[in-house]
Amino acid sequence: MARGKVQMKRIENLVHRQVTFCKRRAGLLKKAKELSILCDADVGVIIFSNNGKLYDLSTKGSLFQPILSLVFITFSYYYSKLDLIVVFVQLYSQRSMQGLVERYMKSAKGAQVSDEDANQSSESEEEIAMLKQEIQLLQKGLRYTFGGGSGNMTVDELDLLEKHLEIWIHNIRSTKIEIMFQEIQSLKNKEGILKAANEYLQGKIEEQCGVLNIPPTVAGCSYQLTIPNEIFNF
Amino acid sequence: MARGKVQMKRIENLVHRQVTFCKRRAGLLKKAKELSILCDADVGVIIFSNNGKLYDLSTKGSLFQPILSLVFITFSYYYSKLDLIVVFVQLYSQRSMQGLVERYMKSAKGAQVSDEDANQSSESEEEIAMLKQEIQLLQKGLRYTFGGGSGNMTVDELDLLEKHLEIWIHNIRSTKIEIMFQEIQSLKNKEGILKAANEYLQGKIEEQCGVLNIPPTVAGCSYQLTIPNEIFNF
DNA sequence: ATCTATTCATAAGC
DNA sequence: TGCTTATGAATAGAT
Repeated sequence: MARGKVQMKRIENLVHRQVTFCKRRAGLLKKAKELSILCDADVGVIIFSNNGKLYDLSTKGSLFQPILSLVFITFSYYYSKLDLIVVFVQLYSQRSMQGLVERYMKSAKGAQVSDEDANQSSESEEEIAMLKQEIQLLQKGLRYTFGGGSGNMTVDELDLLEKHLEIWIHNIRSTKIEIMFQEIQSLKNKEGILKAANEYLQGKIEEQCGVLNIPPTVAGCSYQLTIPNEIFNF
Repeated sequence: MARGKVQMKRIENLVHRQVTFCKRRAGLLKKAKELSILCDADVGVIIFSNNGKLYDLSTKGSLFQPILSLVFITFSYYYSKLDLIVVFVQLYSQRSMQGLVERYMKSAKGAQVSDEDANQSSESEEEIAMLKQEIQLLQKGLRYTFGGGSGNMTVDELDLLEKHLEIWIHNIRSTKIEIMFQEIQSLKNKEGILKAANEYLQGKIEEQCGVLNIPPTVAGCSYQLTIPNEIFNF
């Protein structure tokens, strides 16, 4: 610019580069603000210096504003009085830059919900459909919302997270199924025991009838007492 | 600038404003690119025009790149063979602007996990603690990740979403509990029926014994057959 | 940080 | 929108 044209390439001299960075950074932010004011536009600028320092501008307001709050999901898996599993998922949304970025995300529609449908086939289709609808809303919410948290994750960490979650889910499911299985098994045991008792008692009756040559008074009384309303009819 | 200084306020004349917007927008993006190149910085610029059109620049690469994909969570709540509830939550992440914004979010640490602890008191503390750990990881993931989806939500929509999710969760829980309740109730019915049958049969036996003046052969046989291992002892 | 010679950006007009 | 041009702004290089 002044005193000689500038080559459009990285300035190798560190001091020059730093000085230029300061000047041009200020200039860029000023221009951004001017554009925003003059043309009534919403502008966001994010700058990371060579050594990682952040500089930014958002015409939506200054950053570091209080959290607006957002979505609060509570998953509760309650079974009997045996166990309680509570999961909180809190998603935060902030104003200003976040708002702008959210808006950006909306405009820059790139991702679609991929069709991961060919999974479960023999299940209650209606329930699934209903849930999918709900899920789309949830997805929408998740996509829209993200918190300005202290997250510090790499892609590898996310891979780990994925596996972690799968294990977690599996554990929850296993625990739940196990508990239910146990209770049901216990009831079935009771059933078996009572059936055995019935059998035994019936045997006793027949035995007595046989000994005394009395025709069975309980004719047609099967000991397979699985049909509820017949129990009081024999 | 040229031909007269410019007042730093919104240009009221629509045509003027639009023209200025075009010119200054181009200028700003050019400056951003120059800053990025000259000073080896990462720069992102997001501009929304007065009428909502998006213009952007990210020195991380061009936008609309293929989705990287990141976290895939599958919640499966399987109960017996009666019902299957499957929930997919897919979170996508994109490169470039997203990457920059993610980095921004990391730098601009503002939100913390608020302490929503004073909630459940009498529950399995250990389980809860373990889950909280997991949840923090999940939160981290959610905070970090957001998709460039076709979401189109306002804050009001988010409020709605919140309520919707609560209802949804409630429905899932209710359905699950109802199903389990039904199965258990059914087994308990069976138990009651068999008990009644036992009672009836015992009555018959005693009746026969009374008629024939035979002392009961089944001494001490209570018809309360709830203690499994005693069934084969009488 | 400040100065200043230059180049750049752009307002106005077409 | 695109081109032109006069002029104000931005800034490279030096201090």
